[in-house]
Formats: sequence, structure tokens, C-alpha cells
Amino acid sequence: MIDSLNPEQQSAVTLPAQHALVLAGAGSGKTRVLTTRMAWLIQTHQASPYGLMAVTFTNKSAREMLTRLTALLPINARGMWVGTFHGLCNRLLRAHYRDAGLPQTFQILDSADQLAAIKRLIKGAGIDDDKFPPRDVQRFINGAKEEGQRPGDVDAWDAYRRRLVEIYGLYQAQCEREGVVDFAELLLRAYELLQRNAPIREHYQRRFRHILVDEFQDTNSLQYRWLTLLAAGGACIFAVGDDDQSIYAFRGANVGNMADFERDYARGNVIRLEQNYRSYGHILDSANALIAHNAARLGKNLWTEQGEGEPVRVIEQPSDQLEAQWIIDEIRALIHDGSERREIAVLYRSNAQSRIIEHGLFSAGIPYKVYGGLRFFERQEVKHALAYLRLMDNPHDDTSWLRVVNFPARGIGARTLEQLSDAARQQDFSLFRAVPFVAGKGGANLARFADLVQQMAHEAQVLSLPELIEHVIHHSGLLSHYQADRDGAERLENLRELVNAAAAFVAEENFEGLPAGRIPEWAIDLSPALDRSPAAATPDPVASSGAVAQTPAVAPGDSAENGFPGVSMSPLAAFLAHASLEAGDNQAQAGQDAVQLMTVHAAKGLEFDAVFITGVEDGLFPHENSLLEAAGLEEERRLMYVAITRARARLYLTLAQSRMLHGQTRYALRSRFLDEIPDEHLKWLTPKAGRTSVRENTWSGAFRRGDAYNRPDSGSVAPREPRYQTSGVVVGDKQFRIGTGVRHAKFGEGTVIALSGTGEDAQARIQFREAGTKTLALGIARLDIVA
DNA sequence: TACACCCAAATTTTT
DNA sequence: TTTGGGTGTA
Repeated sequence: MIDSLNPEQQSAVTLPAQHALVLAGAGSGKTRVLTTRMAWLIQTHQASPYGLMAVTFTNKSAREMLTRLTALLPINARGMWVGTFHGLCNRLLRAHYRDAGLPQTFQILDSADQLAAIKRLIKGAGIDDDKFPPRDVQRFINGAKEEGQRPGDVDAWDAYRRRLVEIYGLYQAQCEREGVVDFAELLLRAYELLQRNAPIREHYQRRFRHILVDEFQDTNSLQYRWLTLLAAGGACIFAVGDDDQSIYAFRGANVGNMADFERDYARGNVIRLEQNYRSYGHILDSANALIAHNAARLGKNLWTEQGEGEPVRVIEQPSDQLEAQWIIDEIRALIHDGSERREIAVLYRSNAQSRIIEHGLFSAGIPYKVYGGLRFFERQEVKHALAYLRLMDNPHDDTSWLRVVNFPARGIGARTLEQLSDAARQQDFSLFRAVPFVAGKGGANLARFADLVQQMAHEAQVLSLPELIEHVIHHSGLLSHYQADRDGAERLENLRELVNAAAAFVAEENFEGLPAGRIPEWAIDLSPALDRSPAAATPDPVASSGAVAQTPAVAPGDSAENGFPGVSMSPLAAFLAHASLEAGDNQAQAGQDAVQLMTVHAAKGLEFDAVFITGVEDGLFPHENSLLEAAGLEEERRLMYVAITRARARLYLTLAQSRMLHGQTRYALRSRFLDEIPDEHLKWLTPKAGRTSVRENTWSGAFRRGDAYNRPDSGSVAPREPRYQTSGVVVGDKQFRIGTGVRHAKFGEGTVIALSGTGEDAQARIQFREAGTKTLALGIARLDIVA
């Protein structure tokens, strides 16, 4: 099992039972080490499969882990605590919903649901949504939760923040009332549960002897605390991560957790995996050289036995159009030479860049796949169907109620809903309960809808889950609505797919033959098991309430001690949780061999034979919004590091001198990151121009690639005298570039962060230190250039 | 209730 | 330039 590993991997896998930090570089076999470690612990009887917990961030990597584990060892991975932070917390909360203060049928809001709930709250409470945009409120609430803060814990130093805290409190109350939890709440609740409930905490602390964490650099503060709390009973945390691949700080990820973990837990017990099995030398050395410019890092240097390979190709084109065209020509050549399309990836910093490349590929008739955008369970028709299903499980879920109360249209307009929510607010009822308080025609329509919901809830006790969904699609009117719709065919197709997904889910989770709304008898509630333990000194209402699975029988081979994934959940509830926690595939056209298009973020964890990194320009990559703080620039650099290390054999960096952005042509310098990679690793297919010179905005003709590709290393596109110089705008006697410092009489000092237009018509976006960001016409505004 | 129109905003987004 | 959301009109 471990013979095929390199010495560092072996020592990581066979580390003694202590906390350890594995710094695993890109392509160093991180997942392999993690799964082999698990298998090794089990095989050497240092842990039972049930004494292990493995935590990841994505469902995909959790699945991958289980697949590899079962390939290594003949064990039944079902029931093992391998999953995402959110998935495991969900499991914990389902098992102990009473102790966590949640209703048994609590439902999970995804980001969109949460936003809808916040919007509704802001409207209902009469809060000014110009001053408190729902998105900002959402970010505030999630940010607080990710720091482990309840409304009372948040530091509110001014009136604005005090109001935000108030809204947070209102939101929380609304969630409680409706029996829903958002993503961050799953984590925070689970954390608080463990923290406050000693018997439960000690139970899990005793149970899990080894906790393995993947992508540790992406953990947020709350996740870190959750992990260390679970491990406080003597468990060992085996944390695997790469600080150089931390690219989610903007979502609350705290790279500092790695350094903290090393200092506080894994002191001296750090292993570096630096041998890379993915890329050739020039690619790796480029990545190494680039990332060396970051100050805040633990330090690591990738190497390979594969040889240096080809240099990294760099191409500069006058416009984004030509950049795209060049890429498409090159892709065509690669395919012609036998490359598989799926082994070619085009990466970009922001989604807006994909359009022009898609256009080119489409015109060229090259199949491609775009990652990103809507996922299966996020599609409107699927969400509608799910909303009906949720109402079946919990009719007091106002978010779902409002989503479908009048979809398809059933004569319940804004006025009626106004009356309904007034009544609900007055009585402190859910919308469902408030229905009888609305009179008139609208009230009658509401009553009919409420009946429909109850009727369908009744069916849930009889029909299997797929049957129920079919029933819902039919009787809700979704079916006829989309049938009548001109382009409803695809939506119907997705609804059909939803039924299939449910059927697959039922089979997978052993729910076959069970009515959708019934909790299976083999489901185990962990709370009674805990009560039997002597540690549960305090009387627990759980034992007597009896609202649990009627027969807390133990499935063969399982024990209450081991727990079970589907704790106390009906197929319906389990499927709804599944739909929230795993939004499904994130790619447009599935299937055939196609060129892969995605953002750099989306590419993390993937690898390709050939990679194009596009838009390698200052202001775009690194993104202008990140330039203002050092930490931002370092994250951009890590992002570039991630991008580079996706390539196995061939890497292209492409850039355009001008680019259509927001309907305006903007000019940019090549990315500063290009200048951080030594020339010896780069091969400029177009001449490398000086970075500081100023160019006239007239193109002396587009550079074409020629057939550089077919003679890749011949140097046939030898550097000539640059025909043009790069970037910047000249107005009068002044030269403006991105990064130029300026002073304005009224706004004070600032920095140019974007330029557009030419000559007297040129405009500059300037980030002023005091006055914020302004767009100024350079021909009009009086600007002095400062050092 | 549906559609047309206008305006503002436009990194990245594992759950 | 494109997109989404909000408002106004048939």
C-alpha cells in the first residue's frame, strides 16, 4: 500500500499518532497521502473506520476520498464520517436536533434562499434597502457567523453597524421561526452544540481518534475552532494543505490557520511534499519563481524528475479579439496534432472573459464546455419543485411558501400576499398558519393553495420519493405551465431529471420502498445512545420525548456508537438536505470530449495537458480591485500560481493590450506577474516590449502567430524590434498608466486603476485615498502626477 | 399578470 | 456591453 509512495509521502502516511501538518504542494499527491493515511490507520488497527473523521470542502473531493479508500481497503465506507464540513455538521445536527434547539425537519437554505429570506425580512421590517443592500447584509451575517459571532457578540462601533447587528438579530429570529438554517449556521450550531453540551462533546471526542482535513488552507476561523474542539479529547488532527493555493480569503478562508496550527498543535511535526508529479520543469520553476515574491508563506519549492520540458509560451496581442483568435487557432493546431480536447483548458480571471473565447470556439466549430453558472439544483424550475417538497416537510417555511404560492399563477397577487404577511406578523404566525386570517377572493385562493400543500403532504405518507415528486410536478401545475411555455421543454427535461435524481438517491441511501415522508425504522437517533452513557448526568428531555424514530433499532453491523448517516430522516428530508448541500454539476454541456473553459478559481484541483491562461494583464490579473492592499496582491499571485500549476506539459500565457470591458475599450500593461518569472522559462511568441514605455494608440497591424506552433522551439518567431510600445495614455504633456499616482485639487491624492479612450477623450478611473473611486476625463480634470 | 423600459453595476464563490 | 432588478403600462 505504501511501497509506491516517495519517502516524504511515506513518512506522512505513517506519522505517529500526533497532530501533524502536511504542506502538500500542487501535484504532490496530496489526496493520495490523505487516503492512504486513512487506510494505513485502519489496517494497522490504530483506528476503526468509525474512529476516523475526514473533512473536505467539496462533495467532489469527499467522494473521491471514499472511492480511493474503498479501493485500498475492503471496507464498507457507508456510515464513515467522511464528508464536507457542512455535510458533517448537518449530520451532527440531525442526530442532536433537540439539543441544538432545532426542529426535526429543519431545512437548509442555500445562498440564494438566504438572500431571498433577507430581502423578505428587509421589506417586511421596513428597512431602507438602499442603505442596507440585501447582499451586504448577507455578507455581514455570514461573516459574523464565520467568526463564531452571534448578534450579541458582534462589535458594533457605530450606528450603521449597530443597525446591521439588529438586522442580523431579526434574521436569526426569522430563521428560528421558520425552522431553517443557512450554510454558516450549520457550522455555528454544530460548534455551539459541542461547546455547550458536555455529554455530546465528550461522546464525539472519545469517538474520533483521528481527524483528517483536506485543503486546510481554506478553513475559516469557525471551522478551525470546530476542529480543535472536536480534537480536544486527545484526537490527532492530520491537516493537509498548501498555503500557496489559498485563494478564498474573500470568502472568509483564513490562511493564518496553517501557521497557527503549526505553532499550537503540530509544532515541529510538519512534512513537506515538494515532489511534483504533474508538470515539467519550466512550468514548475515559473510557479516557484512567481510565488517566491509572496512574503507571507510557509515556504516550499516544487521539483520534478520529469525534466524541464517546453518553456512557457507568452503571447501578446493588440486586442482581446485577436487574443481569442490566436488561442482558437492554437487549439485547432493542438487538436490537429492529436491532443484531446478535454485535455486543453482555457482559464480566465473573471467570467466576463469567457464570452469572446466561447464565441471564437463556437465559430470554429470546436466543442467546448464552460464551467460555472447555474447548477442543477439551482435552476429555477428545480427550485420551484423543491419548494413544494419543502412545504410538504415544513409548511411554515415562508421562503418556499412565497416562492411557489403563486407559481404557477393561481390568482394570488401582491395585495393578497400583503394581507397575508400582515396577518402573519400580527399573530407571529407563519404564512401558512395565517391563511385563515385573509378574507375575500384572495383568501379563498390562499386556502386552496394551503389545501394543495396539505394534500401533497398527505401523499408523502404513501408515495415513494420519486413518485411524490412526479405527483408534485403534476398537481402543482408546474407540468402544464412549462408545457404551455414556448421554451419550457428544457425545464421539463430538468424536472424529469429531478425525478431520476430522486430515484438514484433513494437507491443509494437504501430508502427503497419507503414512503417519502416516513422515517425509516433503521434510522438511529444518537441522543438515546448518549443518554445511556454515564456521562449524561443531567436529565435529558430527549429520552422521554419519544418523538424520535419509533424503533431506534440498530441496523446489522451498525451500532448506536457508530451512528448512521441518515439519522432520523425521512427520504424526503434527506433528499432536500442533499439538494441544498450538493447543488450538482457545475458545467453546461456534459458529455463529449470538449475544450474546458473556466475561471482560475474553478480550476483549482484540476490538471490538463495544455493550459491557456488568458488576460495576463495588470488590472485584470492581478485584478485592479486587489491592487490596493498587499494581501490582495498576494492572493492574486497565489491565484496565478494555482493557474500555472494546472498545466502538465504545455502552458500559454496570453494577454491583450486593449480589451473591451463594460462597453469601453481599456488599455493595460502586461501583468507584473510576467515580470516575476525569469526569462529563461519563458518563450515570447510575440516580441516582449518594454513595460514602462508609452504607446500611441494606433496599431501598426496585428501580430499573427504564424506557424510558431508547428516549430515550437525553433525560435522562428524571433524577437524583432517592437512595432509598438505598450500601454498608457498620453494627454498633453502627461503620461498616465495604471498605477500612476495623481493629485486632484478637490479629491486629493490617488492612483490610476484603469484607463480608457485616447488623447483628450481619455478617461481614467482613479482610486483616491480619501474621496473613493472616481472616473475622470483626463482632458478636463486637472491632475498632477505625483511620485 | 405580463411585458416593456430604464437604470445601475459588472472579480473570484468549495457549502 | 451585458445583465439583473425595479417600475410603469396594456
